[in-house]
Amino acid sequence: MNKDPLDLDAFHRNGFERRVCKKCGARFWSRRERETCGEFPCDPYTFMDRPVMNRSLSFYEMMDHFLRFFEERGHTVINRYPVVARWRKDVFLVNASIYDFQPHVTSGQVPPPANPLVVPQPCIRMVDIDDVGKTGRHLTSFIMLGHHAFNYPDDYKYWKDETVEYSLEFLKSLGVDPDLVTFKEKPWIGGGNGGYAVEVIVAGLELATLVFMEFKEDPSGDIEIEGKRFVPMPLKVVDTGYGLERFVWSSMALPSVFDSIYGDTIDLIFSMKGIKKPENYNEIVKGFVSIENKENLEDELRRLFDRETVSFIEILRKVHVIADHTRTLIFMLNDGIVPSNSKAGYLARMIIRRFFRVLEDLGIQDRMDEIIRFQFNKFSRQLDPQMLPIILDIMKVEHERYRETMEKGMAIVDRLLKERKIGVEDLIELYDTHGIQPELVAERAMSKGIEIKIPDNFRSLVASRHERQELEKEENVALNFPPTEALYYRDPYMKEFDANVIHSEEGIVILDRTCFYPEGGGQPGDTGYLICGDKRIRVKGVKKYGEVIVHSIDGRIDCKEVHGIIDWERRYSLMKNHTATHILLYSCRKVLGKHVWQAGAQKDEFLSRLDITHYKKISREEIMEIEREALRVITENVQVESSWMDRNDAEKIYGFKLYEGGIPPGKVIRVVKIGDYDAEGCGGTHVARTGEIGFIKILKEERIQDGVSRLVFSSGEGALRIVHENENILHEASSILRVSPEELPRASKRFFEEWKYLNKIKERYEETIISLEIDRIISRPIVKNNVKLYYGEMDDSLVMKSLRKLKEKESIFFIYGKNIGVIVDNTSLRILERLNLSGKINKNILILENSDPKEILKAIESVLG
RNA sequence: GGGCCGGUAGAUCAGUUGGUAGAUCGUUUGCUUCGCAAGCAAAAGGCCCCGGGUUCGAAUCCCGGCCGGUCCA
Repeated sequence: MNKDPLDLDAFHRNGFERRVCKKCGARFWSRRERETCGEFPCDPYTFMDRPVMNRSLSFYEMMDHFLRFFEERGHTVINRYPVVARWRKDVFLVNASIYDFQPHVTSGQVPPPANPLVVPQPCIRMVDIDDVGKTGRHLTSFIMLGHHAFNYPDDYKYWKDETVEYSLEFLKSLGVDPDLVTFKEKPWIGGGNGGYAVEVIVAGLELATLVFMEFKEDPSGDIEIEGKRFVPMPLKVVDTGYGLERFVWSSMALPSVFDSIYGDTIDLIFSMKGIKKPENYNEIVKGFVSIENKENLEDELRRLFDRETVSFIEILRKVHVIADHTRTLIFMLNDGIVPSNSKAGYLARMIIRRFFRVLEDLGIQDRMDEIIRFQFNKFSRQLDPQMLPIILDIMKVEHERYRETMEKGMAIVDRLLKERKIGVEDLIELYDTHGIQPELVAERAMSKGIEIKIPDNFRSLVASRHERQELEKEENVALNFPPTEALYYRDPYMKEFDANVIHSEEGIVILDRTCFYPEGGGQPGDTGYLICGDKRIRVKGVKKYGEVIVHSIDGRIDCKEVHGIIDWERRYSLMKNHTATHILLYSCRKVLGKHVWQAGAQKDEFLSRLDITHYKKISREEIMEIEREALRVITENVQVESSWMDRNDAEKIYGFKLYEGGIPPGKVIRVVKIGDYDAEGCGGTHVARTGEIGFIKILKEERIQDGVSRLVFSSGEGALRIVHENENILHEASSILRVSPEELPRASKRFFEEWKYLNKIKERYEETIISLEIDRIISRPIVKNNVKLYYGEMDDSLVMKSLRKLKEKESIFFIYGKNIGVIVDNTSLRILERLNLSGKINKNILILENSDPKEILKAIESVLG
């Protein structure tokens, strides 16, 4: 193993020498003698004053220049991937261009779509969200230009030296003097892999990172990086990331990255606000950018600039946030993220809400559509024009929701302010439960002259309220048996088969081939029988471990050969429901929009369910429209084709819709195609033609999360069963009311109204009865020592209600029913306390349970003397 | 996926040792006024989300479900 992995010929050839940074201690390479590594903050930004490039390229010019540069050097340009990483389970968003190829390609399982390749990949980094607007260079979304080479033992492309040479050559193509370049060394770890990296730094700014991925994490390995242990990987990956925005920035030599990417967006927002850029705009921004790492940024601003300038900078920072956040949310929504209270959808909502707040701060809420349209058009080359109206609609819905949350929250704040002081606990409660930022609470309080302190550790206080959770580990059992031949793929209509027994034990049997479908892709495993001689053995379930299919059975099989029979009716319904799921998903996308993605699905013999992403409640009309569209596909009786395809080819043809149902591993994937309507990667069994399904009926729609709706449906006979059950409900209800089903709405309304009316009458009669009863009781008092004692029996239900009528002064009432009694003491004699009876005392009332009225009466009389 | 909060009149919400369902706004009517704004007086308007349990008795306590909000990963 090379002991000095970054002591490269490429550096020496080009006159670079290794040095150590006096400030940060990092090792770096440079041509000129220097003491610091060149990166901000060890060195200042200088490219704004003295351009380091002799060409000024705009966003797309730079992107094309990069892509062409590498294309000319044997790289294939590939399309960008979505910003939402549907092909990965471990992350929500694409953070870097290499994410496109993790884990399938980097693990060596699947070949890359091209090799070497170059890709302009939009990336989203939510971790930088707090710095956007504070500095001149942080963004939540950016384009990472990556050229990647995948070196297999038998197919070598290029490695570290060439990568460094490319980097220098590319910089030269932009007119960068190699004397200004430093390469800073860095260990690199990510996604279970490791290696070494160099940062490419010019004039203070890190423009690119060249990563050499060559190790795999392994506790028994003898390579140590940052405290973790690694072993070498057969596959060595060149993973580079050139920050497009930073290249544009330094090529244009403008004061901030925002000016070089969002100059026109900034102008647009300024014009909305009627603001003119100050003459010394560049100077101001340069100054503002240069203090970004200062601890007390606000004080520093005030020290450097006059008041007018400071308030201009305050606005500019907000404009930066708008420019940045809109691009991020447009890419997120364009790629099919639906705002939600969970998962990637929550990240979208977070950024959307921050955007709304800043819009409100600037007082341009009503210009939201205009800004989004502008930004969408600006970046439309990597966007889908069909998504713009959907994005605008989603934003409208989200804005309405945001407004409601704020209104409700503020009402709570106002109520609290009236009642008492708002403490830290209240702030946490308001934020965690009602979504109100503490800053907003403080502002509101301030407007009423109350000061509220927000603790510095507010975020961590909120975090401490949430328990951490352990991620479930997937079990990956590899069985040491030859792969089972899957007959259900050869012919999904095969009902019986002969096979040899490979392995047998109590409750389990493995065959050399089977047409029992193993549980997977939301389709349950088949059931049926295995015939062994004259014995019929029940197959209860089937699972797949790797390539081995395992039948779980009742008892044990001793034969060498078996004949298998699957429960065909059950399997056939499952097939119909499975194909129906695909058709339904297509119909939903057609009716609701292209933002609809499958969020989960489960088939069953009768009722199946499909979870889809959608940003509002699906209306009755839409449900019916979805059913109609599905019926159209069924009536057309189109062919359902299943085929095994090369993963890269399939992705090229069908895009990431392939991964609706999950992420299949492997180089080839099975694609199920329904005419020209739908194509998905799917391992399930399907009918041959859509007509076999009969029809699809949606039983109900429920929102399982914000942004995710579940459709419960059935197909074929199951669908008919739903219709029958609905009819039965209707008939049962109408026969109870003795009307025809058509009359049911009217009749039930009448009954309900009448029931309410009768209840009111009943209450009035109760009042009357109570009055009469009390009159009766009052007519025969027992008088002792000038105190009147009234007593009498009533119905249990009236005893408590009679209380309010018992107001006669200087008297005692004892009213009792079968189970309950009550003594009311309207005297000042405190008789209740002297009675020594068990029961509940409330003011002058004693409530008794299960007592003997005669005993109680005696007791009262004795107290009265 | 997990945590927290909520569901009571048309709207916004009160409602504790479980025992008479309330306020404000809105609505309707009457009075005042040339009329309006407003004021005064009165009235109408409640399966207290649904189901089960505990209890003589549940808006209230317990369990389950449905619906909504919010935060976190």
